Amino acid sequence: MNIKELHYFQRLFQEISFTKTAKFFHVSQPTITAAVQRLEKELDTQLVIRDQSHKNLIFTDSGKQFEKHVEQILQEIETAKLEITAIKKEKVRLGLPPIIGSYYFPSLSSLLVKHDLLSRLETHEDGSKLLLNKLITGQLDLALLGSVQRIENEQLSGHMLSRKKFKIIVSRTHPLSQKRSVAFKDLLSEPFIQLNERFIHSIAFQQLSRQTHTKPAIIYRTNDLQIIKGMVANNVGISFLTEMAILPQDPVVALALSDDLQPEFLIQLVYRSNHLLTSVQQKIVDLMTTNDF
Amino acid sequence: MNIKELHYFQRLFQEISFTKTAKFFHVSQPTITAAVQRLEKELDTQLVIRDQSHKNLIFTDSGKQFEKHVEQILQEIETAKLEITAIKKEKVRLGLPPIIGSYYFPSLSSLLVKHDLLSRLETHEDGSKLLLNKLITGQLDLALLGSVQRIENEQLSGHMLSRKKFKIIVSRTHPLSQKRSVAFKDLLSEPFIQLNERFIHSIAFQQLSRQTHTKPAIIYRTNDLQIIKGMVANNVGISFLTEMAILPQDPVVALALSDDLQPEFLIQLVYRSNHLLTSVQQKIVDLMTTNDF
DNA sequence: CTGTAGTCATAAAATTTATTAATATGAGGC
DNA sequence: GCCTCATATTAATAAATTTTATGACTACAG
Repeated sequence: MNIKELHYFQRLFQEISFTKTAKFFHVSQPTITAAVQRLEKELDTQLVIRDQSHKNLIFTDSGKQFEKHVEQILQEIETAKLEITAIKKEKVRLGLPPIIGSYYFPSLSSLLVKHDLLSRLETHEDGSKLLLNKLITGQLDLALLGSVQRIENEQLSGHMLSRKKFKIIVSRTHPLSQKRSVAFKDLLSEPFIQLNERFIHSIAFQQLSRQTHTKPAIIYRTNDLQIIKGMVANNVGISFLTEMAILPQDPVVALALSDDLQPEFLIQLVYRSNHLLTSVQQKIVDLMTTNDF
Repeated sequence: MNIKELHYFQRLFQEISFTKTAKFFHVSQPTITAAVQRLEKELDTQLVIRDQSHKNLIFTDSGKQFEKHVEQILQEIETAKLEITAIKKEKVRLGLPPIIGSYYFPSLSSLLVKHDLLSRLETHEDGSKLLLNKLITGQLDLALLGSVQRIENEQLSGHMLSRKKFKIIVSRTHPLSQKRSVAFKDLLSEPFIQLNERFIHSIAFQQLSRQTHTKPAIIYRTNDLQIIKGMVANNVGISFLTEMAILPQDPVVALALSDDLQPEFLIQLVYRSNHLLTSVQQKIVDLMTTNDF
């Protein structure tokens, strides 16, 4: 069994045509026939039923099942190649969602500079979902992920780096701005300006809504924090953000939530469980997990 | 890249010797040298540092990382072969832990007989942990698993079939036998006879202990239900079992637990997510999930 | 009904790739 | 300096893959 045969087979599964598969790989048609026959011989089973009153190939149960595995195997090879390329370049590919990139990573980066590691880093900003996918497919070595729940995935290992609170943001002239804290259920009649669904803020918000049986109106959604802060400052509405994303110079007031069970913004350092950390990667992981910032 | 090379490489990683690896596969030593060189050329990286003041081979970071992937790939191929063998034999390999095999499966099997499916089944009795492992490595197609928590695993799909209660078992002459139900914390001074750690009963028991801050003494552990029932009948102690495992003819009395939050014995039908169900397997799954017994 | 185009299988030849036997290199031990 | 052990190199050979040429079968148009 060799990888080329697996590629042929996978393509055949998609094309349902020996001829087209052969054309795709710029080889002759009997090459595909022979390759599939070799696979069938090695696995001692029929994978494809040919001709059947002509016009359509049919894959047997074995063939369909085998294709699933082939996909997995080729994916694994792809992952291996990507990782090796990164090792050769001596670059560590770190994934970051935008908020962590803007508000958490900077303090971390000064630490990295001190240890001459920042130059080794290649940061990739993306949404959390995509980052997870890229980790699993070997497109990233490490990722800093924000989530409401601890990441539990057989394929991934994680370290908890930090837990941030969610806060309610109001303008300086808003009646609530005089208070220190507020209960979520008291915000029922407030119009909210929120980060959109791609941010875990919306999950945390939903969770609070459910818990407190309170569903405040969300009058506007955006993925731009500056817009949210601007709208809040102008009393268009109030918002719900991680404390991390609020800077002292922002023209808004942050109130703590007084609810008992409140969601937290968890920042975790994550990598594939069967990713072997190179010495540089290990240094970065150590630095992140042993320091507090 | 072909599979043989990957086998050679994996063995080299274990043996740390080209010569020994060659002997293992009954090939000449240059065969291994050449195979590794081909891999290095294809991946365009050095995998092994040879000779280094002689005596020891060293694998580079790329080499170590690659070996992890090779392991995964070869595992996947093994899984594929096992599954295809099972498909050819037209047998469905169903895993069962002992209690489910003895007390749940029989009622299911009469249903299977009715649809002429029992003959297609090949049951494998084993502990839950081993069953999970066998599912993932393709040694089983389906498994009925008992657990306290829903199975959450990226690689597995599951259907909840049944939820059974845990009960307290006492002899017919025991003072408690007059009661209908009992709170766990009132059992503090009772000596328990328990199934051993391989059964989820011990997890459920621990959970109840923790919840109620009550730690009754366990005076004997065994994996044999008959022994437990016998000892309970003779007033050696009381026990904690799923209702499922208690038959009307057993010389014991089963009491419900009156606690609010009590663990349940969940019976789930589980299979690998990327396992394609054959038509027979699909029939069995449908039968199990649409009937109640 | 016949001719044509399309699909896949087979066989033999051509080509590429993998393996071997023989030998070289290089280090450590004596 | 010589022997041993481990891996690399090389040329020859064996094995595998691919190609070319061809045949069988079917669908479809005329």
